[in-house]
Amino acid sequence: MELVQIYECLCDRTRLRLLHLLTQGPLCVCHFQSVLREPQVKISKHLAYLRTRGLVTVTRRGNWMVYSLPEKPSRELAANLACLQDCAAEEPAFRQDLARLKKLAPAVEECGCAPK
Amino acid sequence: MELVQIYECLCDRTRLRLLHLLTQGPLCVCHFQSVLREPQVKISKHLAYLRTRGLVTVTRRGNWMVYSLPEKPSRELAANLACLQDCAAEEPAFRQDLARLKKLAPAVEECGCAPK
DNA sequence: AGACTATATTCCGCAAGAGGTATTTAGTTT
DNA sequence: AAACTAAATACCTCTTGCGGAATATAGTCT
Repeated sequence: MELVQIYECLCDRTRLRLLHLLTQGPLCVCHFQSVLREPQVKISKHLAYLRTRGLVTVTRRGNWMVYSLPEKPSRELAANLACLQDCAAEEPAFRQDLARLKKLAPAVEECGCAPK
Repeated sequence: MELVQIYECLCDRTRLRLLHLLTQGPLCVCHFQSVLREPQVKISKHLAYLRTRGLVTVTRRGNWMVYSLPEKPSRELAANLACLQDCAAEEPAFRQDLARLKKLAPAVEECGCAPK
């Protein structure tokens, strides 16, 4: 994958938030919805964008689609995700997302999307 | 500056090349032209894009406009430039740019744009 | 002042992407 | 099978950005 394609994926706020959350572990669309508080279609489309470019992977679990970062990300992707995680720690919006994700943790476990 | 705005600047191949070269030190437009081998208008417009967003600074030296990275880049910018430099080392196109820049080094010194 | 040089800007057409509404798909439950 | 659910896709409109041709600007040199 070319470096510029990674940056194309990172240059939208919603996608940044999605990827940032994924650094914490796999998540399904419904959880992105609760954390980002954005409409389903918006989230789905950005996940599709990331998926077609190989930045995330999906597996279906019943009705739920569980998104993850690739098992073996390229060096470039890994470096940039680390950088994102580092920088996000300083921007309130990202920290808020993380906080919401933590509060959601129990629900994530119960959800049909969670591996048993 | 918001993180996403940095990525907006990084999501174009020409701008990536420009910024990558600037990590080596200040340069004027004519040098970008010789290294990138792209038309002047294209380079100027991308530099303007970066300038208006604060990723580069300019000073005029006679007829030449000398571009640099900011003296005190934000933490986010610094981190991403470091990451870019690291990743670029693996992509041939960027390495070629660096090679061309080195061959150009004498010309850079002689050029009217160089500080005396 | 006039010619020249390096660079910036304007204007154009075009393509990509973002967001929304409506609809579809795929799986589950009863 | 019918109803239901989570998520994806299609279609639309609007905006942004890219690239190129032509032109403008600002400084230098004679």
